[in-house]
Amino acid sequence: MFAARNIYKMKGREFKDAMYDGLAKLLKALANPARLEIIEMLSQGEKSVEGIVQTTNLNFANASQHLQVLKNNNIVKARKEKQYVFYSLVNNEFLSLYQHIARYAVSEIAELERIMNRQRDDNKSLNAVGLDELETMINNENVLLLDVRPSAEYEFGHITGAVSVPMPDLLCCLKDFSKDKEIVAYCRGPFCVLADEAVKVLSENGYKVRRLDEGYPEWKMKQLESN
Amino acid sequence: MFAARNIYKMKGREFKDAMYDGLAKLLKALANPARLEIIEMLSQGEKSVEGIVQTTNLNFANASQHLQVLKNNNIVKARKEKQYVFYSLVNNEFLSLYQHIARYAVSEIAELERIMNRQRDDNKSLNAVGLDELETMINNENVLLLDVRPSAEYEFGHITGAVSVPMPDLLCCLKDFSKDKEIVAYCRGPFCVLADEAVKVLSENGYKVRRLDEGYPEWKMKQLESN
DNA sequence: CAAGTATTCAATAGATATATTGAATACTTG
DNA sequence: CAAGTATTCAATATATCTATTGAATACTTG
Repeated sequence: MFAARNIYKMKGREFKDAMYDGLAKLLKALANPARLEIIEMLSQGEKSVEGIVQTTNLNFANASQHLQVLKNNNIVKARKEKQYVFYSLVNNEFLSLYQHIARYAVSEIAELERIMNRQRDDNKSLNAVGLDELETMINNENVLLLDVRPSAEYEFGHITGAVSVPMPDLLCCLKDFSKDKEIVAYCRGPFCVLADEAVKVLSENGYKVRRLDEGYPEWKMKQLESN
Repeated sequence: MFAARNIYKMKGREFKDAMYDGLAKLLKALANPARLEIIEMLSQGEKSVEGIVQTTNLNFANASQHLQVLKNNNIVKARKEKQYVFYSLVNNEFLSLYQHIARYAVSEIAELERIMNRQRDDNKSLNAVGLDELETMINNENVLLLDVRPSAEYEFGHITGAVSVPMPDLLCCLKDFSKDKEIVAYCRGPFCVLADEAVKVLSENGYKVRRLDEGYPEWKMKQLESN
């Protein structure tokens, strides 16, 4: 047991064991698909347990348990307001680490690369826009930037200049966007399919549209780092 | 099962599940203390299974099994020469990710921070030198830099200007180092205790000595990034 | 090709992680 | 304070992970 190593003086082997045990404990907390999805959701802004349940496949008890694991490993923090408990990521250092892991996995694990390419292909969003390219397009003022996440997430933070058009709205009542400007749709991140769906619908309706490779959290961290 | 999702077209939920499963699979491969120690050893340069066994607590069968797990997850690669199998990390992108994880854990997990401080305190090496500070000291030419790892690791790569004094040598026959220059000892990284032991011995013998906060792999990555 | 060495395989028991279920708690509002 | 709602707890069966053991394989060298 980890805490049992808390004795006065440690020999070298005990020190190493304690450090590697602690590191492994953190990684174990991350090494679960449901918890990874929760992390991605919380990187959009704080959410109640119900908020997590609505945007994932999890039921209440299950979501709550996974959130406890994340909390016990200092990955998320909880805030109580009225009868609700709002969870959020502890800090941006963690978000930066999570994004590094995701970026590595997508670019270095062939299996994941292949799955991602097929997803993008099926949704006509293979030709995704990178964050750097987006910046250039914004500076040239020839882009209409759509945030297709739920409006609550948009309100927690969004890319400067983006317009909020949640997917249900986009599907029910296709607005008349200008066909002059190129449209770029973005959502929660590379694993989020909302932007893929938006690209599919819009391109089938004759718009010139691409998705952003990444999502709002990646844009946010990039802004922070360039300061 | 991960591979079973390999069907022609995926709905959004299936895509997300496949991506998070794949990400979790990678993290599970990392989430084990023995494998983390192996990774740290391999970040010093390639090693045979026997090399791993000698520098860890593992027996052959166990080390071999963990190495298979790492290989199946594209974390290490194997090269066969004569009767030996030499393992090494796949690439520097992975090493960079590993170091990010370790750095995060040490600075953001209170428990690990505490254990590390006690270790450094016990070995009189609390006042460690950072990589930036070391660079300044080297430029001012007022430092004797000791690499206290086994000489094989020194030969795979070492900090420019460092002298190889493996721990056994240092312990058996304390050389007459100049007492004018400050000594800085370094080893495999922040979880390695060799430099701590070196600091302890040397400072008890009247030398002005500190350890490097990090190790050779961290120095190497920093060099790569500044290009 | 026989002997020796390095590594891997296969089987297994014990430990740990996970989803599910139903109940308990805590808080708010009328 | 009663009723309703959000969240957590506790128990459990199943699945997965891990260390250990003894044997098998693969390669080299004499």
